[in-house]
Amino acid sequence: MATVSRVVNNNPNVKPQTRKKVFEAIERLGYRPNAVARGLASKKTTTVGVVIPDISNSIFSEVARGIEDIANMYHYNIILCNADKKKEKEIRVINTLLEKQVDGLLFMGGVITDEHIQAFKTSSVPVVLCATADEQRKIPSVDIDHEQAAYDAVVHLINQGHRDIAMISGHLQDPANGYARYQGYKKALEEAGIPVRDEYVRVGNYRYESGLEVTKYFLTLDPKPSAIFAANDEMAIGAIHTLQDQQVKVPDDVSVISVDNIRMASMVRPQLTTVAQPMYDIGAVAMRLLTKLMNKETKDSPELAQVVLPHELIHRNSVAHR
Amino acid sequence: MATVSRVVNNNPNVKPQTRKKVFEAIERLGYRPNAVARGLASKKTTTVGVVIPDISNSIFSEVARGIEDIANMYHYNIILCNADKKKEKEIRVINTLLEKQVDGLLFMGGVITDEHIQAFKTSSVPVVLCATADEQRKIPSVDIDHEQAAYDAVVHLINQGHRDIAMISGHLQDPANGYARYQGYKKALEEAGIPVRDEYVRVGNYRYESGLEVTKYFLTLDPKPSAIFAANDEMAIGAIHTLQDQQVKVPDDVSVISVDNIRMASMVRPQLTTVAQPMYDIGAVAMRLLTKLMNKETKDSPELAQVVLPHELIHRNSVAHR
DNA sequence: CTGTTAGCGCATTCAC
DNA sequence: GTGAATGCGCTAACAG
Repeated sequence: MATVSRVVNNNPNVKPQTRKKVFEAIERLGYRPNAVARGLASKKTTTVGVVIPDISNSIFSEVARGIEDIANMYHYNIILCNADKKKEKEIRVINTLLEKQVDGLLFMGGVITDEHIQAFKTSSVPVVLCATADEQRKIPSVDIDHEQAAYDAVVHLINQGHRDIAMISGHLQDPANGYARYQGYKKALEEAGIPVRDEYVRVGNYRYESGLEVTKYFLTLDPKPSAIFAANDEMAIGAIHTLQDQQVKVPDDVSVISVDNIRMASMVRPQLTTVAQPMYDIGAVAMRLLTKLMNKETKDSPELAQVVLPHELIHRNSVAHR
Repeated sequence: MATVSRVVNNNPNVKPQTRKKVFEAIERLGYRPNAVARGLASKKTTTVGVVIPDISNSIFSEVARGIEDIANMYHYNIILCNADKKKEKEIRVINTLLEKQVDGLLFMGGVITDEHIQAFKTSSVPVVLCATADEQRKIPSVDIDHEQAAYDAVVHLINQGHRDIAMISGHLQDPANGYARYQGYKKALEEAGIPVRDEYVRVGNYRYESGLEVTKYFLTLDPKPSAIFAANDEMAIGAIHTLQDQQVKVPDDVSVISVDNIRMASMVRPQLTTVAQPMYDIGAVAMRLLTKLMNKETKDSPELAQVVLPHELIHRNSVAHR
């Protein structure tokens, strides 16, 4: 019995001949190792938990794919839980995941509250935040610099001669996609000496439809903005369509730019100029970091396990010189 | 100890007062039940395995969300594995999933070979196919009628007066999205007495780019097709863009129709007329069916557990009367 | 209603 | 290099 355990686990202390016999028996009997029993005995399940806002959202499903690919590479499986950025649900799934004895946790969500931190603390396994970070930067995370990304987008607009720049923002309570991107917008304007006007900023819910709506409102303004910065691509595409539906030419009359670079960004006409966020890489790098943490390979303090991936402005056809 | 087990499992045979004391102790000690040990003892893990071609593909991530929502409702978790429709990988993950003692298996993939059937047979837990079916219809499945969906799309084109109808197909080895949809196309033409012309059928790989390419080829034909039926939305959107880029008006000059109804279908101009496939529902219904199978609630023979969900033609703006 | 007992299928000592 | 014993943390009889 112990010998079987050894061959199944590739322990070298087995005579090749014995090993062969065991494999034959395994084959003949159709024996399949029981990973649950193994998990109980070894205290390792080779599975990691993934908390995600919504797997049907292309942004997150990209991250998930990055996670799964690397997990697979290191022979981990993932348990996937949608939590819709709802605090209650997030805390709940963190706990079930921990009960299932996952070897590590990857967390994507909305605001990271003290309750979250508390839940992570009761965990004996490492946690990595994906595409978010806690305010105190105490928990390992991998993300982009959202403020800088937004800043870069708006500066591009300014460099093209735009001054009347409206923003379709996310909720300001949302740290990464909401607040940080708004801050980047504000900073870019201020540095250029352009006053930020309240009527030029409206919050949407990241969906196409809200881009549609907010842009209708912008069109009632006087002066109309000559450029729109959307907090994400979906709303930007909504903006483009409202504009086109009202015979406003993009980018000739109004320019549109955003952040994300979802697949769809290059599948609309005009193709969307946007700041690309490397979603797949965020997932992949986060999972890789987690494997290191699980193996205690890294002696880095958590403060050092804050990786910020580069973003990149993708020039396409939705921005024109004014 | 047994009493603790009882309260944790909500067994009614516990005096309320004792129950309360146990809960207090749990709270005080920060006790967290170990689901792995529980799984070993009870032979149930309350987790199901999901093998999926590619979670970053919006079609499948929709299904996944349907699965997870219902799973969650019945207190199951899901282990997600991408298998890219590769047979080797599919067989491999089925086996790891089974090793992990999942209580059931949801399978989405490409062709179902005898090896697949064999792998399912060695499983002691129920299996449900999602958005595919085996040829012999021996395994429980939930899907739409792909041939009929394609047929309906093409008939709509014919009813609008089109006769020169080209098709951007999928691989004919792919049973559901490829072969069946091509059969539907053929059947519709034949019933209308329209010869099917080889040069009007080209296979793509379901991606936007291949819709782009194939359509360029169609435009070199004489006579040019007056309508294009694409096996999926992404290729249809590619078709629209090639058409527009070459100054061919959609739908005035050429109509475009397809199958799927991804989110993007209503986010392009003109909005895409397409046969909607209820992806979320397919996932949800499949998971629900699986719960029944896992509880042996259903005395149905496997032959009866073949659910075919309705599809629906969504009229938007990419098809015009000829 | 509660406590005792015996596994669940493995990994991991420890002997040999 | 191999086999025998112990226990991982829990559920499921069983007895009281």
